[in-house]
Amino acid sequence: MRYWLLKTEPTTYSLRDLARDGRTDWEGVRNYQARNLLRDEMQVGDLALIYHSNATPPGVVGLARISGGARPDPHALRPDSRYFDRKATAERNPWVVVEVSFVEEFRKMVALETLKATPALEGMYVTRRGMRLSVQPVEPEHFELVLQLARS
DNA sequence: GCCAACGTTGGC
DNA sequence: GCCAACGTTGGC
Repeated sequence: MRYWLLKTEPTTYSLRDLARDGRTDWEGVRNYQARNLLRDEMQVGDLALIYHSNATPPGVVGLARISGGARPDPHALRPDSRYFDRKATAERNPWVVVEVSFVEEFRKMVALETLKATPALEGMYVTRRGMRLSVQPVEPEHFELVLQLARS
């Protein structure tokens, strides 16, 4: 079992939206490093911290489970989609989605500020300056500590 | 809204 | 393959 952090802008798709939908395709990842993680490293059953970026404040707001393995991202082929990729074709579509299912909303969000202020979380990608990757692996001990912070 | 950091594109 | 220009991300 591996642990992940998935970024989303709440104005686009929030954890509450996921709670309402129950599950959703995590579409629109358009970075090759993130794509490789979705496609090659994620496994059904893995847990993911859901992180609200471009929010006030930004931070981890809850938990989701990877419930479906990587499939081609249909949004890449739709000209009317915000995630359209003019170079993608049905035969050569480099982008994938995974299915993500709602697990829980933290009673208390763990703000980025808190993550940064916690010395034991220093190694987390999300706390590093300039770290823009929208799909990030999370160390088990970091994952556990974030849960503790959310429940403290 | 600003802008630093970063990834991608495309001319050469 | 280099690298300048450009577009995007995302904290502030």
